[in-house]
Amino acid sequence: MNTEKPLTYLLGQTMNMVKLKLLSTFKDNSIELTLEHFIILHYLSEKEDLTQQDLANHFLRDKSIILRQINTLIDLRYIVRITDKDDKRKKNLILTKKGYDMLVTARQTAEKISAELLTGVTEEELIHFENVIQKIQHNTGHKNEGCNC
Amino acid sequence: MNTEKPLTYLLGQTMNMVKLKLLSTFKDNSIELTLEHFIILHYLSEKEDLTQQDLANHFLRDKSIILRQINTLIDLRYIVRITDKDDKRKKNLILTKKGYDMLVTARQTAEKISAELLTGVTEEELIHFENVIQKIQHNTGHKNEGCNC
DNA sequence: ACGATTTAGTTGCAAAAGTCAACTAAATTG
DNA sequence: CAATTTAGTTGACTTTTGCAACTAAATCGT
Repeated sequence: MNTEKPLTYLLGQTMNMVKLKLLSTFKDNSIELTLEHFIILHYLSEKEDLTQQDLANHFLRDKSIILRQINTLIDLRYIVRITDKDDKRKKNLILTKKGYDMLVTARQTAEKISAELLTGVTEEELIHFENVIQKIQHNTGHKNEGCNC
Repeated sequence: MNTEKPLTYLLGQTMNMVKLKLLSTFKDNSIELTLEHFIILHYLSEKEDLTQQDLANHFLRDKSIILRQINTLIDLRYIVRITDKDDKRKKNLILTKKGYDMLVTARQTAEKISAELLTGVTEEELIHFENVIQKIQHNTGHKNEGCNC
């Protein structure tokens, strides 16, 4: 299995272009979210009672980074942090209505951009693409928490 | 064309995992290169007489960021910066022997990791994958300088 | 020809992101 | 119940990034 360009080259370059595109569209639509904030909100909307440690594991980031990002999302009133009733060390992160509304708006924009960037890509190709992405993620050896299997 | 997860989510997450994997392997093999430095060296090895502005355009980064990255690569004696003989504003960036040797070593590691991360991916899937990546890059609207067409 | 504009590179400054170790409080282990 | 582990927090520090201003060289328009 050999690519003419390093995998990091392909992924990094593409990611960067997609990110720039999305952030500029966010700006055009007055959506004041960084990409990381958007992704955190998205993840929080999918799972209940996530803790900061959960996010740190999932996104492979230091927990102090997650903490500070959560802090700014709390300042924006997009989420709240409440102590877990069973384990008082843990803090559950809960999406607020305001946060959800912002997420919906941002997600609409993101989906529009996604669709735009995937024009010319057939359904079959997309399935292959996502399949490869998933295999790569699996091969990194980090346990996939999203599989629920 | 619709993904259940935002495109940025798929790409960003994967990129992050691949990056962590590659950087830790670099460290294990005493390769003192950031991902950006590796990618810049790789690009410089492919084209002659590139300027900093060329790199800034290609990687869609601010030219001051490129300048600083180039500065550290020069400090490491991996590249040299010489004034263009025709246009004294421009500086051509030239890979040194030392830089090339480092690139070869890093590239070997990167290829090993790429192969590892692509285990289980068929040749056909990989072709589809690269095809989709290319279409995405094309759809961002940034002119592709690599096409030479 | 020459003043105005553009381009490539550089610098400084401030904001953001990431690193790392230390610390508190709660839970778990043996 | 003492020792260890876990979740979260804080502080200090470095790196990275983004933006605007600036210099020098080239180009453009008349």
